Amino acid sequence: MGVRVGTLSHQAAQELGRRIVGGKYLPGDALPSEADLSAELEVSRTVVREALKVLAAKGLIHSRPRVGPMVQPRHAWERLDSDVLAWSTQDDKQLRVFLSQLTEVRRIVEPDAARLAAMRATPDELEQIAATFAAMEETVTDPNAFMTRDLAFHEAIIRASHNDLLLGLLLTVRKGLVASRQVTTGTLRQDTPETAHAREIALQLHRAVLDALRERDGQRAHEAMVHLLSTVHEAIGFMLDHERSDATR
Amino acid sequence: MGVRVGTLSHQAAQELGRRIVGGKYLPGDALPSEADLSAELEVSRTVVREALKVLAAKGLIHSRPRVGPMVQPRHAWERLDSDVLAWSTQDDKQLRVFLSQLTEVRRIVEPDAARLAAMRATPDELEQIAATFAAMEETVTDPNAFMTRDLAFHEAIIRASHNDLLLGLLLTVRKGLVASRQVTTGTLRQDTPETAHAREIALQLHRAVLDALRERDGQRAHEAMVHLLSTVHEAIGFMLDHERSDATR
DNA sequence: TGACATTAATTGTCATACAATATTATCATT
DNA sequence: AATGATAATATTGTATGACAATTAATGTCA
Repeated sequence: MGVRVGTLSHQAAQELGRRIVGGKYLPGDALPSEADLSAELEVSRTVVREALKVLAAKGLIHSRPRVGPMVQPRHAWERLDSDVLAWSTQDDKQLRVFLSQLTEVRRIVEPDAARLAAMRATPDELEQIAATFAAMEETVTDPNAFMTRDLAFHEAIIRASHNDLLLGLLLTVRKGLVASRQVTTGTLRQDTPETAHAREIALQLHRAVLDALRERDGQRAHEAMVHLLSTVHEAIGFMLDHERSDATR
Repeated sequence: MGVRVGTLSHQAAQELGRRIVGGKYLPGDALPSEADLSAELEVSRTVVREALKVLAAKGLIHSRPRVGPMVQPRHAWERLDSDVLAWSTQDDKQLRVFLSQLTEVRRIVEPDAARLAAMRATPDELEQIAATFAAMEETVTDPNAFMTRDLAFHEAIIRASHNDLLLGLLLTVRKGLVASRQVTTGTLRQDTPETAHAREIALQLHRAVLDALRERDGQRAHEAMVHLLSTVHEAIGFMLDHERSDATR
């Protein structure tokens, strides 16, 4: 166990949040009372209450007098909250399922986002996108930096689609990702000749998207993005077992 | 002003949350100290702290000793949190922009979700979808009930797509919607011969989706859903001015 | 049996005190 | 005068104790 950091109420919220999302307390169950939790976690009731308030804010629990803190049904959870997302991808298997579903969503959303961006991007935003692409070109030798700027490129496009919901989806998912990364820290991928080559390819595909956007050609931007995502999907060598994620009812 | 309900800390969180999202405190600003808020809102510091904890949980603020509670930059906000979503759609204009963007997202996401559902739905889930369709048929005369079951139909399909991210997106957005509804209460639409007819049409279009799913024809399910959403989009007579939502930087 | 009052467990709120933390001001040193 | 250490100070973080408000469970009476 690593050294715990942050305030006590933060630690308590993390601990209890993980327990709930991890299934140690099931929906419909009552958590121990504030007094009992206070005893168990060896913190004051004040701290326990503030932790529970955080969990309630994320829809995980609801406290009522006399009955105590109850785990809410899953449909009440703020599933896209970055903490909930991170707690949902604690072990390796869950994380891989999440990543798999994430790429699926990206392949659904981003091509259309690119189409919208082609129609709606302001000159300023176009320049922004071009700038992030230039940044990618510069760091083609550094895998980590490249990944970061890759993400920035896609974010800039979604931003230019002028749809806050899409943007929100990206931002939350990204936050959940880095949060779960911090758990799985061990940098994931190492650089090989193949991955280096893959980045060169990726660069060309990104350029195609950028060019289409510049010419305000929505259809071509859409196609280029489809192409890009499919290629990246394969190129990364997504060795997921593609196991079915049993639906959460 | 309606009669305020719920616990004091809940009320305080709502009040402060609305202030922040509404722009009364800007990102980078410091809120009044806990002591000052306690005085202003006329509640104990305990209550203020628990309210602030809720806002911190949603990424709106961050408190540090000696400096106080600071409004976080917007990219740190949990924009898809149902409360944040509701606070973001307080006035009519914001709500209409949100609804417009929501239909846009639906038209992007749901056709592909239908395609996935055609491939992945379990027999049980197919039955579920059929059941919600039957429920729609029964309540074709009641606008409100129809709308509810319409939503259930789409939710069942997304569920059957076996992608938790898509499901999460739908669920959060729906929660935000009902939450903002409670503000804008005044049932939105009234029944006219036209809208009644529109429901008949909608029924047929839904049936087409269902049939395609039953035959596991992903392509047709996709097309049927596109058709459905476009028609609904027009039929509802979406009289939005289609005003540009200025990008939130 | 069923309506109604009582009890008891638990959360909700308040007040107070002090510890921990981080900013700001002060002061000594060069 | 610039710099770095040090102290003062404002604010949040935590603990404790008390009581009010809420509500599930229980018991009582018609």
